[in-house]
Amino acid sequence: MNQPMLPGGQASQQGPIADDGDELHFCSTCAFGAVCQQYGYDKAALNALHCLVEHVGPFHAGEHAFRLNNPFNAIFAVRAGMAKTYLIDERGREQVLGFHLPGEMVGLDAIYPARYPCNAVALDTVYFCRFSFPAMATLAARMPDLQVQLFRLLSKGIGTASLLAGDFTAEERLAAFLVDLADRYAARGFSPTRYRLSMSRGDIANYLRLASETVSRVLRRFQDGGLIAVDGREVELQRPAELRHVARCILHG
Amino acid sequence: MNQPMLPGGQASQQGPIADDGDELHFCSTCAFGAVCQQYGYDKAALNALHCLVEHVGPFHAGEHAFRLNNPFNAIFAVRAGMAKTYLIDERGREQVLGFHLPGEMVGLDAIYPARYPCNAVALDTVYFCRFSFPAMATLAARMPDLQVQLFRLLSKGIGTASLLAGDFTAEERLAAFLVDLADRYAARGFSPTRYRLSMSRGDIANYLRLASETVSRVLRRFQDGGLIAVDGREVELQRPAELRHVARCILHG
DNA sequence: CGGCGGCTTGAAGGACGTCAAGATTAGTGG
DNA sequence: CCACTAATCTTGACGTCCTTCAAGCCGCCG
Repeated sequence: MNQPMLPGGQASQQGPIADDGDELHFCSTCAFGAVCQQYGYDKAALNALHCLVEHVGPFHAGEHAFRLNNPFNAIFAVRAGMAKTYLIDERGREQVLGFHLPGEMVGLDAIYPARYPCNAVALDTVYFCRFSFPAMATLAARMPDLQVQLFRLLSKGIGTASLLAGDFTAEERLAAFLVDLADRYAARGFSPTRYRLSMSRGDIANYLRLASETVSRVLRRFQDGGLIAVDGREVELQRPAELRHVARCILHG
Repeated sequence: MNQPMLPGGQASQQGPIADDGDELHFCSTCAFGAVCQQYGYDKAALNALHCLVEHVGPFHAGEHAFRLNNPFNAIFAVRAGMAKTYLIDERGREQVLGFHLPGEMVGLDAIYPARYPCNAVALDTVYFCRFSFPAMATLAARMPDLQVQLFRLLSKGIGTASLLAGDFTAEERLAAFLVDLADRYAARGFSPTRYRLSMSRGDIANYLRLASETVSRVLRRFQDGGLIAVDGREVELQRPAELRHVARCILHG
């Protein structure tokens, strides 16, 4: 599973890259791939779906895919790189809402208000698939399985707040964060024990509602305990089972 | 807006009651009412929709509408009373996920896993509308507006974790909690300044991830400050604007 | 009336945040 | 390739908010 380092310090920043789709196939990591592969839609249906999809990017670190209150018309799937969604509160302080890996959707929460309820920024070099939502909804009315897939995607998004929800200790939060990332990478076929944290400690801390100092301290404690190995932003889970045990009440109960 | 107390101590526990629908109308507070009223579906469509709906209840305080891992086949709308969703974590400790008022939907997060991801219990006497989801999805394929409404409902559920998400003080959390309840009651046509907390202090504390002692103390501080008046579980927001100001960074920034 | 659960109030302890300083890395231009 | 600067990260000391523990109070129901 250990992906060989890409040549050049720059390129290694890119992280895992999902394979691209073509005229007849979605990217293998894509949330919508299953709709076609599983139910055997014919070429016409495939083409109809592909007409909705537009590859956009690259977005370089710091560039935005969309911003708060931009009118909503498309949902995005991360094709490569890592994106961050966030808000700025009344006091001008950033609030990190989530990190988005290859194969994951962004913008589902924009459907109801018809505006993006947050900002989406690239943390490294990011490519998206852009799905026109109006077109997709129209198509869903004719493709029951696509509709089901959309319902599932949306429903899945509802339950996903657990990392922040509880009154958990810093260790539990960080353990859960690391294991959650590992699981999400694993689900997309990447190494579940070794990956790059594209976001800063500050972003992690902000997301977990901790101080960045606390993140540093806990990472050190984990490293001293032999649970993980940290080298800058590279992480290796050395005893994933124990880490998962620390996080068990978040991950969930 | 002050609803006269219903006769008898028991009945007053009931709280606001949404008006019932009939053959041709949904309950006025129902999330799906707008689909029909707004777009003028014909009688056949209305009948089709009404076939999906089943009135269930009463559930008395402590009775469950569904439990964790029950197979999913319906979403619920609260018709009257208040319901609570919760989980029991590894350590056997309860985790309150939310409180559900008349007109609000429960169970949307069960679509993806096809099982209810939590328990739903009545806090007082609760009546539900039960919508068969498979039938509803089928119908949605033929009724674009219903599909849109479902997408919106689901999307709306995604963003709704803010009360717990931030690193807020106990005062901010409780202020936000009170104002949020007021807004939700107001949206359904009930008094926005006077309502009953059907849940215990312990439930509130658990939901906000505080100790119940802290909830007591903050409520007292609010009362001493003249922001609210508390009498047991009855609450009156006396200076809603100031309360909203305390909660401004949650409600949202 | 008496018991029990929920609620309130007080005192002490702990986990995390804040403040501050130093170490490491990344980025830039010579 | 190296030097310089800025940003990020780490580590320590101290303060604070909330929890925990404990006791007393109130309302409800038998």
